[in-house]
Amino acid sequence: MATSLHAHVVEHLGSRIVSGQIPRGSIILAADLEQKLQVSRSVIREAVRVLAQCGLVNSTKRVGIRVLSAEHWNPYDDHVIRWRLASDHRGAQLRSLTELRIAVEPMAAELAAEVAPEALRKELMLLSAQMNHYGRMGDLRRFLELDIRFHAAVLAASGNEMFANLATPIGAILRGRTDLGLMPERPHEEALLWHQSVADAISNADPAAARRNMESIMRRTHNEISGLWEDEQRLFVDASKPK
Amino acid sequence: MATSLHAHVVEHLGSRIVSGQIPRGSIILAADLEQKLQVSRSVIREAVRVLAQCGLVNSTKRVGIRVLSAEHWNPYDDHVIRWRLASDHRGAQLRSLTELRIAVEPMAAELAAEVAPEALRKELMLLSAQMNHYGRMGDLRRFLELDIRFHAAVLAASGNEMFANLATPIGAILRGRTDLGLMPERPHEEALLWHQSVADAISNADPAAARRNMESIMRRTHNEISGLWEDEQRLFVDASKPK
DNA sequence: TGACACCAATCTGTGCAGGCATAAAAATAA
DNA sequence: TTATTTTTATGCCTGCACAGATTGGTGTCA
Repeated sequence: MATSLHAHVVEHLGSRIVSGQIPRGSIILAADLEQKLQVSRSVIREAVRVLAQCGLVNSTKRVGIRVLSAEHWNPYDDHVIRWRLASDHRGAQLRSLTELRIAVEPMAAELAAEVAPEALRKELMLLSAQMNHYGRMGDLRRFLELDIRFHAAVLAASGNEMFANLATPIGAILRGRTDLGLMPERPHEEALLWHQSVADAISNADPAAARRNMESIMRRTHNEISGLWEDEQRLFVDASKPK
Repeated sequence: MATSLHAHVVEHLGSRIVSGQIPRGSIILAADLEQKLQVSRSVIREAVRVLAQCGLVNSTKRVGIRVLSAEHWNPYDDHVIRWRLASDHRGAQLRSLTELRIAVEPMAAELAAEVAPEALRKELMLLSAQMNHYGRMGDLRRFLELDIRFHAAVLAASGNEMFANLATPIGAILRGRTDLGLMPERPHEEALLWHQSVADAISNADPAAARRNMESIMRRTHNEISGLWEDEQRLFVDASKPK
C-alpha cells in the first residue's frame, strides 16, 4: 500500500506509537531514525512533519522528537483511526466512532430527506432493495458491502461534507463487526425493514420518519456491539488545552 | 503565529487554495514555488506534504503539484476549517459545523451525565453560574468566553475524544457569531436557563434531561444563525471516492 | 558558604544547495 | 492501435551553515 518511502516511515512510526511500542514521552532522535530505518534525512523530516500534524509527535530543537500522549492525537485523522483500530485498545476507538455515528446518522438521514438530489434518493432505494435481497438470501459478504454503501450514501446525501467524510471509518467499523463474528447468521428482519424505511422516507422527503428509523438502526447497532468496550477506559481531555 | 518557515508556506498556499485564488485543477511546480517564495526545496517539500494530508494538493511525478477540488479537502483538519471560515464561502463551513454540533452536543450532554468525573460536573456548575452572573450583567465579552468554555467542558465531560476535539472549531463559531453581531444585546433568559439545566442534569446524573435541554439550546442556535448560509450551495461528495 | 544571575559550550532540528535516480506523460516509431 | 523512446518533474540523498534551547560553569553578592 505505502508506495513511497516516507509513507513507509509514517506507517512504521505511527503504528508503533499508537500501539504503545514506542512509549509516550520518550524522545527519538532524527539521526537515530536515519540509521535504524536506513533512509535519508529528507524522508525522516517529511514523515515527522506528517506525524506532527496527526498530533503523535512534537519535534523541538535541542531535545528531539517527543512522542505525545493519546490526548494530543487527532481523533479524526484517517491514519490515527486505522492505527487505533489495529491496536490493543481498539475498543476505545470503536466506542468513540459508534457514539459519533449514533449522533450523526439520524441527523444525516433527516437532512437527506430535505436536501438530497433525486439521483441519490434513487440510489438509496436501489441499495435498500438489494440489501433486502441478499440479506434474505443469507449472503452476508455481499450484504455487508451493501450496508456500508447504504450508510455512506445517506451520509453523502445529507450534503454535509463533515458527515460524508465519516463514511470511511464507519465502513471500517461495519467490516470489523462482521469480521469479529458479531453479526447474526442472517440480518434481522427488523433491521432490513428499518433500512428500507429510511430509504423510503428520504425518497418521500419525510425527514421525521427518516430520522426515526435511522435512530432505530442505531439503537440496535449500539446494543449489538457495546459489549466490546465494557472495560475500556474513557479519556477525558483537558478543556484548557496547550497550544 | 507561524514561526517556522515551512509553516509560512503552508499558510500561504493553503489559504490561497481554499479561497480560490489558486484555482482547483491547476498545477504548481515545486521549482516555481522555490523561486517565487524564495525558500529551499526541503521547505517546499515539507509544506506540500502537509497540504497533501489536508487533501488540498496531490503531488505526483512528472506532472507536479495538482490542486484538488473541495470535495477532497479534509473537513476536520484545523487548518482547513480556519481557512474556510476566513474565505468567501464561510457560510458552508458554518452550516456543516453547526449541523454537526446539533447532532453531537445533545449526545455529549447525555453521555456526560452518565460518565463524567465529579470534578468536571462541578466545573460545569461553576461555569453555568458564572454565565448567569455575567449574562444578566450584560457583559457580553465575558459571557462569550464562558459560553465557549461551557460547551467545551460538556464535550470533554462526555469522555469521547472525538466529541472533545470539536471544542476548538465550535469555539470559533461562537466567537464568529458575536463578531458578526448575531447575538442579542444580552443573552435570552431562556438560554441562560437551559445552560443551567444542562449543568444541573449532568451534575444529577440525569441523561435524558441533559439531552433535552441541550437540544433546546441547539434549536435556538440553529434558528439564530441559519440565515447565514441561505444561498450557500451544498456539496454532495461521491460515495465511491477515489483513493 | 550558598543563592542567583549571567555567559559559553553543546546538541539537535531547521534551512540551504546541488546531485543522481526514477516514474510517468508525451512524443515517436512500428 | 500498440510499442518504444524521450522528456521532465518529483523522490531521494548528502554536505554544510544556522538558530534556538538546554546545560553547566563562572562570577558576583549576600
